[in-house]
Amino acid sequence: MPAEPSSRGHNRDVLSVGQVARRSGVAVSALHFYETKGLISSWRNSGGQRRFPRSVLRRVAVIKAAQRIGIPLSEIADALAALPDGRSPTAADWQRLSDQWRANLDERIDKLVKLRDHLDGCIGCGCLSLESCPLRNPEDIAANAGPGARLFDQTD
Amino acid sequence: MPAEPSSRGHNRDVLSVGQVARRSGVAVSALHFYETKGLISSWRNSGGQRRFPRSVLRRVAVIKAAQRIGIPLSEIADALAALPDGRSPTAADWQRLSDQWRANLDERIDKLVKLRDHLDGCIGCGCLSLESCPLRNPEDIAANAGPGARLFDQTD
DNA sequence: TGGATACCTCAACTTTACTTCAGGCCAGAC
DNA sequence: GTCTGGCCTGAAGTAAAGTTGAGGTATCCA
Repeated sequence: MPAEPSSRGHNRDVLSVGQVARRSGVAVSALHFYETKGLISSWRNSGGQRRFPRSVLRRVAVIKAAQRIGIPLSEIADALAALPDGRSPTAADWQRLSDQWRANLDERIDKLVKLRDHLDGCIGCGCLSLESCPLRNPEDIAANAGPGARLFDQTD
Repeated sequence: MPAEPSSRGHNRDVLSVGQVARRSGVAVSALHFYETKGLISSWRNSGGQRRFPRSVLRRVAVIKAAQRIGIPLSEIADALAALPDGRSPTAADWQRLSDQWRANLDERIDKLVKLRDHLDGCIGCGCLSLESCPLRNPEDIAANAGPGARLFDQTD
């Protein structure tokens, strides 16, 4: 077993990129990528290799959780950037993220449920071929029902 | 008002690509794209311009509905290709598609709901930093609980 | 018979989230 | 001290789902 910082003796709170990759289940290339996007950060050792604090594992875990929800990396980056600057994030900080993303998740679920409710009636029957179907013609719904009442988003 | 086949006189059941675009809310370029992917098809008039049967509108509507559900175009193409060859699709044909996609939709909703159920407990608390959290470590769940019991898909 | 649109093809560009590759430098075990 | 495997950078490739642009043709209405 070669080149493994902290495999015995060094600093157990400092991880190489490969160690982070193994422990987080995220590829090294993806970690590089996240770093270029500002989602995580590292310092370099004397040889120019990345070194991460152990806390990066939680950060990566949060990133992955957010991705499963369907949040794009750019938004995850924004959310993470809003974490406190000096101190390390507390449970309350993470909770704020969770709340934020939970709302997003609720919304997505809600949209899919509404879509489901209309799917059977709309594709199977003849209404899809006419302008009056909510499944077919989201714009009309929006136009007729005013703001806040639209069933489906164009941006969906 | 220029170049508009069937705007008066010709064949009301035959549409130009621009007419399809206006009636379906899909850009001309997207219709071209769909055609290259085999999702829709057309014949050409003497001048080489695309002509569509009116039925393409329903097809496009179904494509859009499926996309809102989250089905990739390749799968939509497969599903549409499975429609009867000679005759035009009946309500029962569309119903089969609807059933198929509804199952997919149910599954997606289910996954998101499970994710939601774990989000509060997992990001907010300390468990995310340890190997035992289902939100953090889906692989472990899969490994420990055997097939069929995993909470989250890697491919999600 | 024009002129204004609409339409044609093909290639290249866009975004998101990465992966893969080439060429070359570290780190640690023996 | 050397060798194997880890790590580095930067560029290019991938997939999905289209959009945009260039250069040229069709249609239609007056």
